[in-house]
Amino acid sequence: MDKAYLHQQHEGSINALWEEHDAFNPDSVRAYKEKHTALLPTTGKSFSIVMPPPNANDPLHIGHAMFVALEDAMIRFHRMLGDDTLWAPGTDHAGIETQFVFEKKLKKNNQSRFQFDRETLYKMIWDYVQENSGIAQDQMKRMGASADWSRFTFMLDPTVVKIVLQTFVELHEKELIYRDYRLVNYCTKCGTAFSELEVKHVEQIDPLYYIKYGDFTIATVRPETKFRDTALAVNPTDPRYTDSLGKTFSIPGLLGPIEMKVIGDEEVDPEFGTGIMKVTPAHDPHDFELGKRYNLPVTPIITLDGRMDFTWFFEKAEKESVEPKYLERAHKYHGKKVAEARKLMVADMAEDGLLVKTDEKYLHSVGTCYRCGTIIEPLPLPQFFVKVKPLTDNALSALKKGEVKVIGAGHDKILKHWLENLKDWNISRQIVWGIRIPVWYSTSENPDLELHFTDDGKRVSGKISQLLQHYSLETIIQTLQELRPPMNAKFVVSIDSPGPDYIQETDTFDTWFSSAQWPYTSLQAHNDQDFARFYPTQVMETGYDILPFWVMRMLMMGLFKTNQVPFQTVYMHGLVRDQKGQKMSKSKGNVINPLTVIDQYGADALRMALVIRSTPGLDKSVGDPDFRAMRNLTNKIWNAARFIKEGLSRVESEKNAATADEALPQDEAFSKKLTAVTNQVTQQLHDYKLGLAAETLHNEFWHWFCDLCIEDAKKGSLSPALLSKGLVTFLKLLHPFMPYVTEAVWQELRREPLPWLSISDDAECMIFSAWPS
RNA sequence: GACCGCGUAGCUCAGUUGGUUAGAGCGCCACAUUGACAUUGUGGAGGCCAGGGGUUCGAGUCCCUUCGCGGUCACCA
Repeated sequence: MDKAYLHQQHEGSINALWEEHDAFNPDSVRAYKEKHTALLPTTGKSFSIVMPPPNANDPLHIGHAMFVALEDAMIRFHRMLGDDTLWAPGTDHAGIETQFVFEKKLKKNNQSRFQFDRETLYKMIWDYVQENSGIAQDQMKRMGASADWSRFTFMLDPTVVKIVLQTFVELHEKELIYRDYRLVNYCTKCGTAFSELEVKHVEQIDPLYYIKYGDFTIATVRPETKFRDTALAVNPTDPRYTDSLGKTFSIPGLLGPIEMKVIGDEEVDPEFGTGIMKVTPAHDPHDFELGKRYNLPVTPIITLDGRMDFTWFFEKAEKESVEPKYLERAHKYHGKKVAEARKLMVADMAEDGLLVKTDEKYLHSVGTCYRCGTIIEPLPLPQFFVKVKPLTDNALSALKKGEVKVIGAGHDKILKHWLENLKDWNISRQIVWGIRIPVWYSTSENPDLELHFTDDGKRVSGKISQLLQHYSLETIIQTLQELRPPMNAKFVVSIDSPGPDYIQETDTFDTWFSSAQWPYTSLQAHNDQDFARFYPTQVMETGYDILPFWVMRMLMMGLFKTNQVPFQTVYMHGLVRDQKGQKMSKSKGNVINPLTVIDQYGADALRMALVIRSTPGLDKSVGDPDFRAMRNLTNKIWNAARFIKEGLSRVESEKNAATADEALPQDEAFSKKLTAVTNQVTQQLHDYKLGLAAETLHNEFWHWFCDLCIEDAKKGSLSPALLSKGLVTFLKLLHPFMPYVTEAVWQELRREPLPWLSISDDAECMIFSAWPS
């Protein structure tokens, strides 16, 4: 054996060894056990984890290393216990993330997504993802992830997609899907709507404008929407406005007077601003609700690309006479971005004497896109929603009954809080990279269907009834970009086209709609047995940051579709932080690349550093000193084995005394303690206390086994047979955490078995050897 | 405003249903070492476990409270 453990020389060949034995595949392990029944235990239980699928096109970061280290430790432990063990790997298509990255790439080549029809664009992204898809898998393999790669699943595999579509159909049949014209959280940069969860609220200071509305003064941060105000609202108890309540006023504005009624609503805060507010249902969620309550029209003035739209005014100007000044202004604002238009309008209002005052230091919070940081525009769009109440009720009752247990500081309470307060889920996304919603519109029944398609690389837009006069439906479908079906459009929910007259919805599902189904889709993607054999899974292990996005929704969808919880235990790990406890970020330059660490210190050192003393639900700091310390542990393990294999025999022959049969003074205490450590670590692993188990092992191995027991054996007060047995026990206990060095030592020991220790009664590879009892 | 965490050695953190003398890594000091390992060993310094109160034979651990730090959600014309 080498004087030191050199990870570079072992990790590759050990991966090859495991691959040769197909050791990660439960079917192969089962077959091996059938051949060696005398050697290996079988519990008859199954243990499965479905891997949180990384984005197919992303290189792995330290967070992935964390989940690999934890999940692989659980998997290896249960495999050695004799459970029928599966770790099912896969990758996610990551809808918006991927399309966003791809569009950036297009932009570099001076191209835009609008030059392509959706099918072409989809195919381009597909090919791009394929190029990168092997990377994540290779990197996880280098971390020692013992996932069954033969069961690798991609979110857009046909079997997965089919189940996801069927789920939508079933939800619709049970009346849990509805299409509604609502204000959605729209990012004008990403070009799609988002769910509530993807909106990040940030505090910022904006000017609050006090504007003259006839005899009233209102306060607003969004003067640009004032042209489409439909009413004024006050608190009905506010004495200042009781006389005006219910009356209609003609309010002079930048484009002439608007008729507005004063309505009373309890929700208006008399303390805020002037106690009177303008109601703009098309561009404010609160106003939208008010509008619904008082039957006010929804009249948008901002387009999907975040620009002012005065078409309505120009149409009006054609019908009735409008002062040239107003028309000029409308033309000035038209097509301008919101922020720019706001400036122009404020200037004009000041000129007209409509601006009373400006509070420049108004602090409020605005919704921004979690993805790109752009301010979210609340825009009215018809979208598909999932009615969540029945689903969250089921999830809550499963939690209450203890069918799912959440491990991780306080996160069980956070999950409960989410489930109790969840709003209906907008699952429509205006992107092509995803699963297309299985909804069909008849072109004859919906003549007003608006759509965009490409004709020779140019974007053509219009209503279907008009477009069909110049193009065939087939051409339109083939080169379709997007559909904008009006709210009253009739539609059919169906996986396949209901007839030749139909055109499919172009919106795709929210990525999380398919991820939410991952446990039962990925287990049905490869054969007919896995689902019965491995579902529900035992553990869902993932970062706490995606608890509401993913874990909660898996629970909801799993219960809906399978009437069972998708997993019994949720283990939530924390963020990986740097040595100083700071968040890692590219701008700080403190990002740790797991592969660099593997190159330098080995996969075992990386894994152990991440797991040791980690606590579920809390963040973990790691840095170079930690990796070095754990690399030293790999070397310690190697050298303990080297001494027992090569040095102890020399000590023995020099002494020429104690035989293997003779009991020595320390033997009894040694055996007792070894059993105690084994039991302790086993229990800690059963209790999902992985950080503690790793720490126990580190301390007992180094400071008891090496520092005391090996020295005892040198002195001749502990028998070599027992010491060797202790080594094997520790190797096995350590294997889930440090698979490479333990397997490497195991192979060394098997090469020329020690005279006083028979390991021929054990497996060829440590990975499926029996857990010590 | 609501909820959830955290506060333990110089630093980063463990501490299991409450139970001897509170631990680890890194760092620091002294010494050792040709034979498992310098990626080492031995010894050591360093803690009113954030403050206060309570329950208990016994509290870092449970309860109340104050302070400090972090996170999440909600509202905002």
